[in-house]
Amino acid sequence: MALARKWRLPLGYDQAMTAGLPPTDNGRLPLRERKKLRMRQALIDTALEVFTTRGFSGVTLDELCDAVDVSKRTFFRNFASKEDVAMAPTQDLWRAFLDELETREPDGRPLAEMLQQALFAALERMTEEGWNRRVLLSRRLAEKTPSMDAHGLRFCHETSRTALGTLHRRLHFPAPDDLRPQLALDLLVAAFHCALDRWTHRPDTPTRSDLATDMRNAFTALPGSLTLTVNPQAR
Amino acid sequence: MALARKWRLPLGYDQAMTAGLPPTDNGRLPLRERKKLRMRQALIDTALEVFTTRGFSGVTLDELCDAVDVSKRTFFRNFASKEDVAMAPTQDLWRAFLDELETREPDGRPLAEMLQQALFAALERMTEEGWNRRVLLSRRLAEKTPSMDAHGLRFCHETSRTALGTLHRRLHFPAPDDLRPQLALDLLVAAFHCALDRWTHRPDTPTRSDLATDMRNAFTALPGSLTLTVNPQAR
DNA sequence: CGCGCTAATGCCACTGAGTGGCATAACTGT
DNA sequence: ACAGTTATGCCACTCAGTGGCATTAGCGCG
Repeated sequence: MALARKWRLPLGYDQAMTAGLPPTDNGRLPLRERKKLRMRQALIDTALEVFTTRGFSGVTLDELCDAVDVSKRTFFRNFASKEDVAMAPTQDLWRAFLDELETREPDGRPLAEMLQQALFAALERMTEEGWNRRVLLSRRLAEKTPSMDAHGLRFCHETSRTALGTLHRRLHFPAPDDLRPQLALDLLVAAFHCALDRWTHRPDTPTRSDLATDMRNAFTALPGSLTLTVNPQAR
Repeated sequence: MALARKWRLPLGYDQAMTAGLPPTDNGRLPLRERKKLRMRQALIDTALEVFTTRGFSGVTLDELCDAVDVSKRTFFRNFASKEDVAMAPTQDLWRAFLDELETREPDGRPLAEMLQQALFAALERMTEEGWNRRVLLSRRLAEKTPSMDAHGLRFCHETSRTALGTLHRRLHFPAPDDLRPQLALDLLVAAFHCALDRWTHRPDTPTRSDLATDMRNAFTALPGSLTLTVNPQAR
């Protein structure tokens, strides 16, 4: 068998990839599950690596699958699309965010602030070795790859809709058709993307706390974006 | 030849589809151009019709092309993808918006307001017969079709980046890396999508001025989305 | 320790989107 | 009417994504 080199791949795959979902000690998961996680992580890491060097469209799925010794059929049981595998790191963050929303209690402060803190908390959870590196590769890739960007945007949009459902379920707003909660979520997403953009263009390999900084900056810039004026004679 | 029924299709195709781009009197365009526009419009209309009745994935491109008597090769010279043809109506609006941005002068009022007015002006330009019906079909379709939604989101994102470039070129902001202009654009897009959502779910066939109303509502809800608070004992 | 049970995997064939190349037809201006 | 340009049609091809079915591998139980 080719089992010898099957798992000899860039990073360590024994850590969790479940991000912040069930905070289970996956070291004690059934063997079958751990294998699945290893394979999933292997696919993600090799995808990021090979897409980065040869371009997203420069690599066929067959090639990727060959590199990880997985059948294409199995690939599609783990990822929805070719784009999906390369967007996994960011998706982990948003899943953690949704999870945070489930447990947080309102404290009388603005909803927008609560959402921002949930996102910070989600970021804190991304403790896997090399998570920031993966996100970085993923984002830099997405910038050059329209279809990846599109899938990423849709995922965020979908997530914000799910989050909206959670908000309505947990804290009952007086008016069920109030636009503001939805807008608050969209603003959060917009600011986050802004921050992510900046972070992605930092030199070298920025850290997770760099991202937190960029997020803080974007969040504080948010109110000013509605009031910013340009004086007519500026031209 | 099948030329007899070639253009016998749902709507009138002699009107412009150039939305708000060059405000040319396309009644006096060269014959070749008018034919192209007719074909383009025929593809859009039949696509919307047939996607609506049989579902986006229930229709192959070959079928669509057959219905309009166009080769698949030609289809792809006019549209970037299968999704693209069904998203054309909304794209016209954003192109008109970009065009508005090119000519508008700052008047000392907030940038966000200026952007909103540019979008209103763009909406005013969408005077084609049945534009609202097309947007409606397009949006209702996008709701059920993830890939369409994704392409739509990406197009908006791309447009807002282009707009950002225009802003920086025409009105020189003091700080070139100020996040606020970018955020202002993203908020505009978010509010617009919010409005479009509401509009799409109105009963019957809402009008263009209904959309303007929904947009106004979304824009005015924008500031409140940052300050909205939930009281802790609301649960 | 071995033996079914279940669920994931691999394999194969197939659909359909999207592309490149090249010959042909259709409009253009003179 | 004629030459020049430009879009179109056709053909063959790649590759993402899917369904069905046989095979394998981890799991639990005696």
